[in-house]
Amino acid sequence: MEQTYGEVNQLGGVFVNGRPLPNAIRLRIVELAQLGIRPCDISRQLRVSHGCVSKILARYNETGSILPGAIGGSKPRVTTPNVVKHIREYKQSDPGIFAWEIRDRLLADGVCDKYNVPSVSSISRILRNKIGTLSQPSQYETSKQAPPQPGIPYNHIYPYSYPNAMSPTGTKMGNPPGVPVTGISRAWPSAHTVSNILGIRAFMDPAAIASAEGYPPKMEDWGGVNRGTFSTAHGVNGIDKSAVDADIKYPQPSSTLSSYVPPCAYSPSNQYGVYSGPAGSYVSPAHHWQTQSTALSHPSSGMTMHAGDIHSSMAFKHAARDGDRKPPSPLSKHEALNSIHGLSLPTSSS
DNA sequence: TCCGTTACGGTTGAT
DNA sequence: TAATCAACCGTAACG
Repeated sequence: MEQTYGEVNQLGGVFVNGRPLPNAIRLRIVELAQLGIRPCDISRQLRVSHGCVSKILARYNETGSILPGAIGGSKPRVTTPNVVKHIREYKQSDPGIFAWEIRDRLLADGVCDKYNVPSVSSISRILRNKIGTLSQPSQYETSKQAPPQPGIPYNHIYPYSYPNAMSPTGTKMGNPPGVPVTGISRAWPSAHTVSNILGIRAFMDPAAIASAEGYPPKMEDWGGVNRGTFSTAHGVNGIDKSAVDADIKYPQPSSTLSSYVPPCAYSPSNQYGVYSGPAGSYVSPAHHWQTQSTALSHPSSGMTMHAGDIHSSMAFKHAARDGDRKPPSPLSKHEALNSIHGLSLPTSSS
């Protein structure tokens, strides 16, 4: 199988179509922005399209997360066993009931809420496929255990269930803008608050996340961080496959990014966008970015990021533009980022 | 020149 | 097991 990894955009940067940018680059975009670098400069510097920079920054501003959303998967099912059971009951008590009436009753009875009530067509399908034939107990009741509670929120079903408590930054947690949070936790997969992501727990104890949060590690998240815990550059997951394949992924052309996204960053095991090795490993030791790298170490993780890999490029031009630049983002976020990372962002804008 | 928005072609993962 | 679907992605182009 031919291995082709990445395309080159107009700026000369390498990207993998359909896949998120590496977290390190996303992080860098946010950090540069917080240092007051203009998006257009960030775009040029990192060789990422400005639309992408804009999107990432917008997402960050909105959610506090630098991470991409959860890719793939399906919406949680709304036709839970409990819902089916209720539909059956409605139908049995009133064989002439219409699907839309059932839908209304599901809402009225609190079996569902407006976010997870099945569509009329779904109800019709249920009536046809699961109930039409009868009055015998459905497969659900007999074969499945612990049916969800009435009015169950999505995240009870959705594998990425994510307690609100995990949103220390007050992020939206996936609630669509403008959609009121009506008591239910409609948490879409978003482990993406900066504190969670960059941090704090996931960094050190994926097991804790998995067990306590019911949040299975996903490649979309800081898989490399979690899994590898920045322990080794190549032996991620004990598989050296990364070392085998990775060198083809995201090959940055010779440029300032060439070392920033080294081959090993994209091991098959952790997919694109996730850095498997020590944070510092995504910067070539010899790379000029890694200049005076003050180590950016994450507290208690033992993880060390080289400030240089994140910040040395700052020197590129912002010093000269301090005057006419938009004011940096609120300090609070900057501070948050710092504290989250355990990073000390060099404020040396000189 | 900058930047927000969006069409597009792509990947991913649950069903 | 393969197909389908709906989520997401980043780029490129437009205004």
